[in-house]
Amino acid sequence: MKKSINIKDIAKLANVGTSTVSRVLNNHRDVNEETRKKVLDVIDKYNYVPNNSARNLKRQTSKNIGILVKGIYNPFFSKMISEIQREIGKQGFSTILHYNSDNDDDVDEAISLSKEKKLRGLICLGGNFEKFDNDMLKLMNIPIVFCMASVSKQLNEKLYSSVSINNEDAVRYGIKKMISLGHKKIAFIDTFPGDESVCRFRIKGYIKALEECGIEYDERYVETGDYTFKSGFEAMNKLMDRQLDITAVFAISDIMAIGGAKAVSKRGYRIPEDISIVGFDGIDFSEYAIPSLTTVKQPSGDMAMTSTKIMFDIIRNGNSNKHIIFETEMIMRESLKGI
Amino acid sequence: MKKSINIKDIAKLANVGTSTVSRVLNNHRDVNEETRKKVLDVIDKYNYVPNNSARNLKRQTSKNIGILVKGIYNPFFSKMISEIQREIGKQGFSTILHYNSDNDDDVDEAISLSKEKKLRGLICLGGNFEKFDNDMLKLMNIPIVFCMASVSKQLNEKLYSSVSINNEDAVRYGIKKMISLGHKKIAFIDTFPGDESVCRFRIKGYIKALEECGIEYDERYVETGDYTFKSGFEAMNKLMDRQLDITAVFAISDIMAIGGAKAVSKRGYRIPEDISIVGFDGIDFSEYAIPSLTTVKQPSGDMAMTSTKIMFDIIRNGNSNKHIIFETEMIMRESLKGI
DNA sequence: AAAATTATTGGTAACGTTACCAGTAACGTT
DNA sequence: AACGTTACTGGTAACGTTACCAATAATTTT
Repeated sequence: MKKSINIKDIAKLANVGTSTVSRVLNNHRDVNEETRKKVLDVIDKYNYVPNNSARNLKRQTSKNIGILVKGIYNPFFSKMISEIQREIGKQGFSTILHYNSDNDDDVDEAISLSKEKKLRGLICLGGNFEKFDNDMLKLMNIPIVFCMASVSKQLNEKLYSSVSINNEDAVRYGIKKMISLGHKKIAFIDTFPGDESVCRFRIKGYIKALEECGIEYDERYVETGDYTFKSGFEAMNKLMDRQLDITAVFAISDIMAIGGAKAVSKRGYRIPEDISIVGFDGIDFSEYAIPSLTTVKQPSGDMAMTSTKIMFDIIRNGNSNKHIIFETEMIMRESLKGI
Repeated sequence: MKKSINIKDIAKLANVGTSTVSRVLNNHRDVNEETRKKVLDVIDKYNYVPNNSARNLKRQTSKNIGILVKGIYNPFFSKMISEIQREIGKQGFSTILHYNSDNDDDVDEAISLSKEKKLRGLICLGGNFEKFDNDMLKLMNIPIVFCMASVSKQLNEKLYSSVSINNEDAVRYGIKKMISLGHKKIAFIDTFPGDESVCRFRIKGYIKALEECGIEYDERYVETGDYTFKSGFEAMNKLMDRQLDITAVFAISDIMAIGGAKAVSKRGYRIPEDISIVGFDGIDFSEYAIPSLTTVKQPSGDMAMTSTKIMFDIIRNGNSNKHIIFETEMIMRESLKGI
């Protein structure tokens, strides 16, 4: 790697001191307009860009924000990531993107990432971050926002921020709505066993809603998937194989709901005349599915924006941590109808 | 920001020289097993993580790979980004993610990004990078891979790599297939005017196919969209308003095809009995749409993997630039049928 | 036994930047 | 005339790491 042009070279070429060049670079006042221009000309001419490593080393800080995406791949997050990145970029910061598999070492990885990259903040998106503990948060000593993520109950709320929804209530409301439309035999496509993300609270809402309406919970009505179309398709097939006279299905993700719909349709049943289907998330696609999908919508755009806003409020204004719970909305479309 | 523990502190605590700690950190041989252990213990005890800025400054390099995503937001890319990031992570590198809007300053931004972050490589994904010129590539002096992207024809092929498909032929083949099934009045949902991405080659394939089959090209059969469900929906409505007795539609993205399908279905027409629909991209969802969508599939996973592979072959083994054109495949599903 | 080699270690000058300090010149105020 | 003040400028010591050099001790070869 050949030595690239540095601030001293620029200083020499512009016949000024390095400090002056530095002042120009950092938009300090106290530099003569003429000098500034002279320096800028040289900088421009030689395509000089300050060395970020040296800068960060000296400043003992960076302009990096980490995004840590956890757990299985979920297309739902992609859009949020791009929105978060865009906002971070707008604020003049860089985004360090890191996907984390379901391993145990996410705590170490997060700490390393934050220290190595001198992160100024960390946004943890989706899935399960239950291994994070108070000591770890203190050690990192940067604002951390958990968005749509589950964390340990031991965690001191003052040490982190969160942006979430009430998963249990959201599902409970949805199931009750279905019951109010006359459905009694409602199947449930859940997350796969072992998934410790926020989604595991959703089945609680299902069970609670049934209870509250005097319908007995029967685990034969529950199947699991891994957030893919395929798994939704397969789960639905298993449910139908059981001959339970299901009139409706609730899937904890739109993707799986659509997979399930395909299975229903493939067997020659009509949606919603024979079987109603309700999803969760409110992805764009749900509106354009045929039939359009009734779904419990998470305001993902707002949640993404709020996460970054909270982050920069802490970084810039020293605000304290916040915990925000967004409202979900059940969007009624064609795939759900009463009996 | 309080001063964090550094290599000298570790050295002192372990009763060794800084060089020895450095050697341990970098897995150099020539360090006694006992000493190594002693140092590692101290490192572990104090949660020491080397300062990346200092390291990069000294090494005059980094382990950063940039991903530059260009143009309008496309959910199709999200999956590719996560795949690329995963592979980069596996190689022990970090990912700097940068979305770029359709502004003019992408060249400057790319140069700044690469210099500031001391990028070791850059993957440009999607859209139009026609403003990149030879001087700029030489200036960056790092491997650049354009994936599914269009670049200026002036660009010296030895200075960059590319991973792409033959957009014109892919569409041409698709349209011809439709014609062979008896379709004559085939509408086309194109990219919006001004979009200079690779997609603009697709309409050429449409026109060529018509020509080769003796069907006259009529621009009333063409509408445009911006890759959203909504725009596909609206484009299809406009096309149907024109009363052209269309029997089939080809959309240059699955998302728009699905939007279009919704418009068709909403007007009470059946797919494919009344109108056939063909998409482009081969997103997961196309398989689970109802009816399932016939589409021209780009091997996006392979293309993502190949892009990173080419990149690391250059970085690690000094290989030269490559230009790879992947085959597309028309996947026949329910949404297309003969007349 | 002397010499050469090997294994292991520590010291320290960079890397490119910034922040502090000090210095100069020009000008206004007492 | 002496003194502040202002506007600007340059010199230079860090920041934390690594790579080179040199030094030592241990071992092998001659």
